[in-house]
Amino acid sequence: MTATPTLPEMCAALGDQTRWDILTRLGQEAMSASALARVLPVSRQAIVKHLDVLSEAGLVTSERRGREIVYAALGSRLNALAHELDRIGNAWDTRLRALKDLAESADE
Amino acid sequence: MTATPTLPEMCAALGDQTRWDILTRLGQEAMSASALARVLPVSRQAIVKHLDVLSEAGLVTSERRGREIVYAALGSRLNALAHELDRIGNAWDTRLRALKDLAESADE
DNA sequence: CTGAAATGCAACACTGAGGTTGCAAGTCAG
DNA sequence: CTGACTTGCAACCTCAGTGTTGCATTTCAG
Repeated sequence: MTATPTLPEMCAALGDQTRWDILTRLGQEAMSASALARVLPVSRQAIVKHLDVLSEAGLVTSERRGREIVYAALGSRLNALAHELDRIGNAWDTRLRALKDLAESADE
Repeated sequence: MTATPTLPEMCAALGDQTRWDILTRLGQEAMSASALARVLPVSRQAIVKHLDVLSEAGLVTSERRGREIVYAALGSRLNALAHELDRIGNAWDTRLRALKDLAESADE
């Protein structure tokens, strides 16, 4: 846990196709880095790095299970992000509407 | 318009601090690339590139206004993204719950 | 104990994203 | 018309992200 990841950090973590491939798998079933490497067309080391990024962003949890470490996608963080983005989106549109109204009343 | 931007593309567009700086400004008031360059600590060219990315992602609209091009943040795309992320997040947690239930019934 | 399988660590290569500078080309104001 | 301002285009630089390979280390299975 390195404090709360910032909004750009969260988005950056989700801004990579390979990481979505990983997340999609982990969303279906929890599995280890080695297991993911067997299924995806990248090396285990690459997967580990991606998992680190996803972990930093709080998008996956890890749990040691015997000799392997099993990862699972964590939906709650994604939901929290979604909520925040939604709020921001609404704020923008509100501003836009307000400006548009102002422009109309100022025109002619 | 290059078809609908993919989910990783959208997130990647939002995965940069400078672009959020730009979006925040454009969410408050519409302005040109030159105007943004005056306010933000990066060159106009850098801003233009970012605006291109944001435009590709459908996060900003542009409108020629005399000799300048005025950009504005577009909330609807952000709301759409938020909705999609929310759906995915829920799906993950549902899976997790199902797996956990299964594990519990299988244990001891 | 021994071997197979998993993680951990490190060095390295390559591409592209983000940024800069410089100059040409439109376009409005007076 | 002229000057000031804005956009458009292009070359260039730098570094972090993505990926690789190789080897050491831990850990379970039999």
